[in-house]
Amino acid sequence: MAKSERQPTINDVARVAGVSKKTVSRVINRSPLLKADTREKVEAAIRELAYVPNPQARALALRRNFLIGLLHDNPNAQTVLNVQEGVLDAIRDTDFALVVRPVDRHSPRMLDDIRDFLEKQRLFGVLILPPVSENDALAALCRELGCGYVRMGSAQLDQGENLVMSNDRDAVGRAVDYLVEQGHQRIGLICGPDGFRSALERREGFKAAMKRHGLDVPAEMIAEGSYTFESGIAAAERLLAASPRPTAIFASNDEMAAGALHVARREGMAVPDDLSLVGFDDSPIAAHIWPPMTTVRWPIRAMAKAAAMKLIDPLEAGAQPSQFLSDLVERSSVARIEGA
Amino acid sequence: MAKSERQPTINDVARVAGVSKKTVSRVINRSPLLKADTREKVEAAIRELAYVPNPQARALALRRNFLIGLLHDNPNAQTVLNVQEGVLDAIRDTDFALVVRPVDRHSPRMLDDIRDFLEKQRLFGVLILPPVSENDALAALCRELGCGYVRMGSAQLDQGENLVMSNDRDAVGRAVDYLVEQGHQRIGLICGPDGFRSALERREGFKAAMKRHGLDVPAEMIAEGSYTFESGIAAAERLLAASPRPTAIFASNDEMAAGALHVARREGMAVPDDLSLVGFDDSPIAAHIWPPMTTVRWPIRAMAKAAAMKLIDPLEAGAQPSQFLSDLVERSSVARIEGA
DNA sequence: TTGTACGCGTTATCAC
DNA sequence: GTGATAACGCGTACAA
Repeated sequence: MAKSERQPTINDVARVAGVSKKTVSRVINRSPLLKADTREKVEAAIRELAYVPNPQARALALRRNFLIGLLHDNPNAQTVLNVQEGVLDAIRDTDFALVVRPVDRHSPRMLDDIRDFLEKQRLFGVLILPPVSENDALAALCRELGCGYVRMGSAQLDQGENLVMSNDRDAVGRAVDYLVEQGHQRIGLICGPDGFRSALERREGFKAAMKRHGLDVPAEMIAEGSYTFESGIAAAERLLAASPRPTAIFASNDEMAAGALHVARREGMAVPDDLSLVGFDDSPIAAHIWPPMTTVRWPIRAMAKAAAMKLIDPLEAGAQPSQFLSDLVERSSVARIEGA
Repeated sequence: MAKSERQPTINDVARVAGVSKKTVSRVINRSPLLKADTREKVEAAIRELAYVPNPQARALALRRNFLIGLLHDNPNAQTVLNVQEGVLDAIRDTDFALVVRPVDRHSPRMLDDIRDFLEKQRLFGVLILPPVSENDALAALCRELGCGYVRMGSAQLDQGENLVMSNDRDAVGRAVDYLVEQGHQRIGLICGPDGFRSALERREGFKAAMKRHGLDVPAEMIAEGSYTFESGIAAAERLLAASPRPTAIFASNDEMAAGALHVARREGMAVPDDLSLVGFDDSPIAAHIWPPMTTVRWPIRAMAKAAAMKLIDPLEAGAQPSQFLSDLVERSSVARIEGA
């Protein structure tokens, strides 16, 4: 009776089923070498007692737990949440759980903090989001601590088993192609901050595509932001102060594109008639502002799912794609213009 | 030498320090009855070996782990992320970690899924966000499983130790006061979906405030949405089809307010000159659309922090406030109008 | 004030 | 195929 207070253990199951606890353990872990009727007996006992294995004890015995960590420095709320959903997609119906760990990439103690965290929690593995995923010292730390890791990024940051990447360079190229098809030639770029690999990839993708079309990218047609709405405002102000003005602006993320829209409106310019705009990310804001914004959609959730599956089952890693393609979602922030 | 492969254990520390492992355990757990030099000796050994206690073993011995869970079914990414930050604020420098668990409140299996999850992970406790926090059966489940819980909500859903609440009724009342001060009398309401406690609270707060001002709320001045941008569009269309039109609309969240803005623009109405708008949540979209939107700011991060602290240290719960006040953040979506 | 012996619930080893 | 028995690393009676 006293037993009814606590959760049933493997011993209780063994007793009820009339077998040893090792046999119960075998049933739980799906050992193939078991007689069918033994297995059924045990499973009946498990059901009867509503037995659930204790993950702490498992973790202790196996010397690894079933927690996968998400290391991120909030690139943007929707992205982080999409990643969480993707990871959940991967670990649904497994024993894994997701633990989140925001970090501060500007803190000098970041690596030490993460070291503490990893040593303490002894995670099964971690998923690292950009921009922290671009930190090679962090990847080295994971290796040193024997903690599995997968980095998400916009370029070839690591070897395949530790990486899931998008091809931002290519995606931006296609956005530029689209703008050019619509007749734009003087196109401004609001790029992301120096030090972000994604910013670099998107900027280079932009330049390469422009060059491919034989178009010029003078210095005053590039302004740097920091991926925030406010920085998008400042960058757009610089771009729109140029003469002649750009007829279109590509912003390296939607927040900054929204900032540019803000400025255009304030300056009395109509979007898209006086100024076309393309963003990047397809975050909710892109669809919810006016006019709805054309942007590049990044398959972040699928990427996160693939990354988590690589972590959980590295042997199947080959089956998981390492590169994901983005696509352009056309809305209403781009207008066709007649050649200058 | 073989030892150098594995993490040092409490036994290693004891050996190096020349004490028993119980003494080391006492040092770790800050037992007060220890001689100072013993403590120092042990601490030196800990540093020397870079010893970190194994949380799995602790969890097993203590029969509870150091994981706190976040249960949510939230359409708003920023809210969820703010909550995560708040929880992190609370558990910083503790051994706790945060595990997230999105749920689907429309799934008939939701409770079973959560039961599996809680039985499996044996969390220290869970934090439950609205709207799932309004599910009493879920709270009962937590009690049944002996899992600590704190619900976040907009009303008195539970007893103090299991609840952190905002006062939405009051907050909406103050938003209405503000609108009335600006001369508005015909004010429309876009309320949230039936079944959400927050929707109810905000709707009742609206009605009560209007009544207090002696203002009428005819049926055509209330439209229901589902907290999404698109539903805000549909609701605003209904409101704006009435005659006379409202001069102001209060929407129960920012997404729907953004939808209303969308409709106004499409109908050729200027905001705020032809139509004033007030939202709720102060999500990023409120500040990033044009015009920047006046809205009610909900101190979600502080609430989440308080909730997590209640979970971690219920004894100190009395010190943690259970009710948080929202405030109005004035931006540019409300204009003063002359009396009709 | 400190140490010994054992329990926590699981998996692994190796016999049978 | 199955079962004793020993890990896994830490906390706690209870003894010293």
